[in-house]
Amino acid sequence: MHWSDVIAERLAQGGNDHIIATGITPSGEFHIGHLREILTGDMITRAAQRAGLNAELVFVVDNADPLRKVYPFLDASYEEFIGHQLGAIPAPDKDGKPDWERFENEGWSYGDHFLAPFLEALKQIGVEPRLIPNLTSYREGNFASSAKKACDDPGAIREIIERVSGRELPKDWFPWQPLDSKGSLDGLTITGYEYPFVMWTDQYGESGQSDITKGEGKLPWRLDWPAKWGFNNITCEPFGKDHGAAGGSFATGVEIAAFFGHEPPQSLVYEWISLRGKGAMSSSTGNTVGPIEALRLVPPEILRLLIANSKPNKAIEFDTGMGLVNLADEYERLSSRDFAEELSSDELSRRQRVQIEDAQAALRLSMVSAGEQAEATSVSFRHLALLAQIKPNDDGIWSSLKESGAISGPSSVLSDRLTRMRAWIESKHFPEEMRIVILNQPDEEALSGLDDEQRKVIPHIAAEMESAEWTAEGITQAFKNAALHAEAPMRTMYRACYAMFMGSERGPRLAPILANCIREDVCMLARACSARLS
RNA sequence: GGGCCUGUAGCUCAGUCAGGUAGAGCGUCGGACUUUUAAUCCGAUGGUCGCGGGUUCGAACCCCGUCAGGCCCGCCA
Repeated sequence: MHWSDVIAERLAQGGNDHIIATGITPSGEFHIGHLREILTGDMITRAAQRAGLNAELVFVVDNADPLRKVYPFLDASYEEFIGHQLGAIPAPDKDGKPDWERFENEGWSYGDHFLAPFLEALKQIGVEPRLIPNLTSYREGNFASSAKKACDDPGAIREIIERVSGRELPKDWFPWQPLDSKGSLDGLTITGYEYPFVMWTDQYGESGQSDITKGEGKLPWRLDWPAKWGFNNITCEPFGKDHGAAGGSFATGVEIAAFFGHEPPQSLVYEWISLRGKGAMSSSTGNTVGPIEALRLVPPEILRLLIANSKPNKAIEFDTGMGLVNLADEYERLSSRDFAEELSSDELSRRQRVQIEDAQAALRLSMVSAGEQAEATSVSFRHLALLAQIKPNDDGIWSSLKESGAISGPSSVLSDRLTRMRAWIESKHFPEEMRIVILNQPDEEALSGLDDEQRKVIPHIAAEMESAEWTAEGITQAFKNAALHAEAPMRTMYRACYAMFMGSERGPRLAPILANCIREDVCMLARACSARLS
């Protein structure tokens, strides 16, 4: 059974109505790792809906969290906002400076700035969750009841956190963080509590009171999370392994939720995504691939497959090079399979059956719109990568594919894929081994690997190139002439060609590629090869 | 110190929850297609399932131990 169905089955035991939650702090640029959070939630939601449950995906935007530090992409002036809530400070402009104008006129905040492009990417990838801005939840008083319980009995909360997490809380710890006179959550001292007010003094010597029913502060993370489960009616939440460690925030959250008087959600811990060879992604080190950037290269369904086809506890190494080619070809293979037919065989072992069912579920979850049928394009990623490099314009590709009988016409899926393919080829991520390169000087090693028969053709090829009509057809004719004059079979001739022009033993059809090269360059290379052997 | 995950074919990984003859893709090698879009098709190759014990008629799978790698335990998906 697919992992999403396993969770859906568990949810079904707990009732019919479910809210699956995901949550991210918009402290910097979003990356592929965040996509796992959302997609994991999305896939659970789809599985639950398929199982007949009433399920909704929500995305809690943790914009009540404070800015922790001045990240490298921020101007030094952000120093004054450290400790301030992400939804309550201006967004950085293109120079990393606070954009006060937009903040004051439109309320465009730091959190909005980073959230917006991520939401755009989510839309492309077929995920449109209901948004719950956490700062708004505070201001509307949704945290009031939990906050009251915690402030009424700080000892009980302290006991839970200290026992479960095994760490000791400071003596002056209090389960509410007020905003100080400048709007920061840092450096305050709690001086008293009388519902609904928490009294404080800040580092500037100012003092005041914070109304816990109006969002004049926030709950510390370990309370914030379980409180949200309650008023948002969360029944299921996937989260990263960082929260899942023993004594981590989920463990304390379970008990704190009970103290608040509600059930914790069904949990699912997932592993992180790292960049191949570069370690974990992190916004602050700049070691990221953004969802937008990824979508420029990869069709959304293939990005979805990456998540759907990996069990949540499996660490994923995101590879924008060859790994992507393999993933895309895997998608092609899956979409051309007839699962119903495979499953109808009664000679399947339990294992085989499970494998087929999982592949089927993974493909289904990869669709951008739920319920859509996968469409096999019958053109592999590899093949398309070749064509895109050989043919400068798209029409040439379609007619070539039509000629070979692969397609009857360009489908929208395919032309969309081609657009991304071209972006990929131009990006730094495109793998060298896929890149078609015509040599500019003879490759000694390749030439010396030829036998006498093959060498014999080279001068003829060089000669024919000089006079060939410079089109794919003309060059093909020149090749034939060369073989004819050398009295060699075409196979031998081609072997010599690849050694001459690409330094390899085999390759893609040469004539169309050469036709797109500058004639004089090709002729010079051919003459040089010929001279090298004489 | 506490905890989690991973270890299966040259590579990437399924398979472990419900024990029942070791799987897929890629790669490699060979062949076909009588001249090739790294194509396609067919075939072959390939594993003491990290290691040691235990339970069992039977263990990759369950239990105990052990080694190795990665990670979490202020914040982070």
